[in-house]
Amino acid sequence: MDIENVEVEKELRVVFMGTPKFSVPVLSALIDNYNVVAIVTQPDKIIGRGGKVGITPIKKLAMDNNILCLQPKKIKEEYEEIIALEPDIIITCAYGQIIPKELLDYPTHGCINVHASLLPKLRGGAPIQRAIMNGYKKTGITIMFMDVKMDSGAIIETSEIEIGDSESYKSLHDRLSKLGSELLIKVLPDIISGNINPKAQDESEVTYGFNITKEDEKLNFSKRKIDIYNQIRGLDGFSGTYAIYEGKRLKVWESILSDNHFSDLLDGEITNVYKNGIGVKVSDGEIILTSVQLEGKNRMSAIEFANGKNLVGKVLE
RNA sequence: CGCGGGAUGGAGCAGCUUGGUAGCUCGUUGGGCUCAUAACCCAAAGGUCGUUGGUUCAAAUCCAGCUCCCGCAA
Repeated sequence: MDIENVEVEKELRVVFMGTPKFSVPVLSALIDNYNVVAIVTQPDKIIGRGGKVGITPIKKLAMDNNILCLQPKKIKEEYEEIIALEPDIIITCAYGQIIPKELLDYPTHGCINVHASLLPKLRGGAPIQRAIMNGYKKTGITIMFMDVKMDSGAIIETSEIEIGDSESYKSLHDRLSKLGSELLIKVLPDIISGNINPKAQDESEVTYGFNITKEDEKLNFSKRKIDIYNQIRGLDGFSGTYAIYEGKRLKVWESILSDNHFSDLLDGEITNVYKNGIGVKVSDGEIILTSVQLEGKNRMSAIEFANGKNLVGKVLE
């Protein structure tokens, strides 16, 4: 790109919309390269114990850079302020609300979204977790135009990434977050100059990756070990998974697969305390829990948890 | 003032109700056994019991304040 183009991009009025940690590298890259006039993020809400108010990671970054923060409760009804900022382009990344058509239509260069999956696969709020939980071998980033339906707009650019066999949410999240910011910065000049060829999504290929619910966090030891394993690593670094131990919630953060088989035990029964963790019988064999956390306690290795307890034969629900 | 659990050698815990000798499972160190071992046996080191004050002849234990950690809910 030549000097003139750089100047044009510096003048462009960019509004960024995002909320969680995932979108922080994206905003950070935008601040470094463009004129971000405001950010839009979810309202502050009560978070943590004792009713303290928390601010979103995006708001924190914006305040550190003295950028205007808007936090509409319902953007569907409160978008006028954003239009008043006269944005030339709006970039969103994990904002958390559906943007109304009136706002989508305003910016000259459109509304661009950074999504953490290879659309049309895994539309929705938890594509990273769902990719691992579904046992996918690859996922990626999609840069796309936004449409009124969630994650349904035309695709501008994608970038694939391999998912490691034992990779957890935390690791994949960080890699995708970085990839998303890089890909966006790479394609933005073309978007602004109109040098792109967006392709509509194939509706017959659509799948969804909806937000994680309580039910998604609960372990079910009558499932196959590979599904349980994927569930655990898919939520490690996010909400975590849990089982019930003696009436208390036992979070399970990490596990490894085992080749052992047991025919005479109940699903969820503890088979053994090994050097690397606690063995639990599942429908098609055994899974070894390696990192757990009991209600009210810190996260600890399964070995530490087993210390002083006679766990073999106890059943996890 | 959202609900609740917790702080005891390096780690994880018991002991507290009914005050009076610091306990368990590990780890560490040394020794033994063994072809060998992350297994087994023996021994040792290591703790102002979160902090401040109160009650008491005596407090890990009872009472009050403070600090920090965590689960749930949102």
